[in-house]
Amino acid sequence: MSYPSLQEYIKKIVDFKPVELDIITRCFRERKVAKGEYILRRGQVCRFEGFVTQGCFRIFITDHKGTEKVLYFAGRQWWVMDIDSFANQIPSELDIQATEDSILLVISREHKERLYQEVPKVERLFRIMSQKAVVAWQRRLIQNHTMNAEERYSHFVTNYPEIAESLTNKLVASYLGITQEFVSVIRKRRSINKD
Amino acid sequence: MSYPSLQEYIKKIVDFKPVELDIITRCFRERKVAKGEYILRRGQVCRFEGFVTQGCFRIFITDHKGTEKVLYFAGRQWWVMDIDSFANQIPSELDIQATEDSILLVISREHKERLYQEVPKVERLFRIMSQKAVVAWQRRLIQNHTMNAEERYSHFVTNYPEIAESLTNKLVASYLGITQEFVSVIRKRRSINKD
DNA sequence: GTCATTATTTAAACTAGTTTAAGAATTTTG
DNA sequence: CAAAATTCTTAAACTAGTTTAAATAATGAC
Repeated sequence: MSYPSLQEYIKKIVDFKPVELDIITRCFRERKVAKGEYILRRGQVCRFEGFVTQGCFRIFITDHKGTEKVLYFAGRQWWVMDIDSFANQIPSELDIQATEDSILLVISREHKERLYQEVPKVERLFRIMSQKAVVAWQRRLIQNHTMNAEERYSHFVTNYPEIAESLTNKLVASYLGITQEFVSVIRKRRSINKD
Repeated sequence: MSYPSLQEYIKKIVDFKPVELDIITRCFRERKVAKGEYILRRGQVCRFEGFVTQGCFRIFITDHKGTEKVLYFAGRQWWVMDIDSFANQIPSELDIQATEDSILLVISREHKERLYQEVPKVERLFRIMSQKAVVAWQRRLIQNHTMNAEERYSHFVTNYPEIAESLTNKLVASYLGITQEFVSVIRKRRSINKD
């Protein structure tokens, strides 16, 4: 029960001793999540951070019209949580749902706090991880600001082919911030231009 | 030369001893930046992190059409850098320019690395700061996904009144992802509705 | 397996926001 | 303080993407 996938991921970021790696990964527990199941609902306080070892999750918000907007997908080796709710212990505005049968390694707030004290170098791990997250968000905003819908679609399917293929057009549309009908138009345009 | 504004900011996040606070702040140097001056140009590698004690900066990207898109404004007590370029030491796609006469406390990559070794608790400081940055980016994406242009405008001027007042409509437009002409339309609509 | 649900495509009418252009107001600079 | 440059406003024509609707295809549930 040492979660090799998580250990591999951590080792790439900070050079821990085997015993430290063991302490860290033992703070996580494995959770199987069926396709369609929710691991966070709007209004709840997010009490976990999750590392995806199998499958995929959608993190989305529902606007005042009732339309669901996907902020991001978390595939293998991604982290999934509402960091705003988790860090500030406030009710989440987000829902998080498995888009496939998935396996998640989860750590609770209490375990994480204890871990910071037992292995201070873990601060460095999460510092670097958070920085990577900032970079990812910054890139996403840049894409939204500098590409039109068709360019964003192309970018997504070429950069995340496995995730894109596992998703319905409706979910891809929701991530790109457009309608599923317009995704259909884009796909048609692309299939014509390929010839 | 102890930079009280920076010390106040840091103390709110992590409880350092006075001597540690001193070591930390001494790694920064003050830099005055005139309105209009650039502290980072597209193509350069970002070699600093800056803490704004006075004034304001715009962090923007130029799209393929030559239109400048503001990712965010950094006012007092904000951090300013291109974290993607700084962390990965790659050429930046961004420009950073002072929108007013400003004062910045800057730390170099080398000083920062040394600081992590001298005062390991600094990892915690930057871990928490990075998490706050992630929260800010997440909120910004949510706003872009769930609000129309007029709602985003209202949200910006009510949440950042001092920054909004110091900026031209053109810069506000660029931040909101709309044209300056449409900002004019929104402002007129709002002034009519007030009566 | 069949029925029901959900996803996809297509197309026409529509709208939020853009583009272009030109005059008025403000700011910057020498 | 006057000239030059930039910003702001207004409006008409335009367009990227939405909405509505209806038919078809695919998926899931019992």
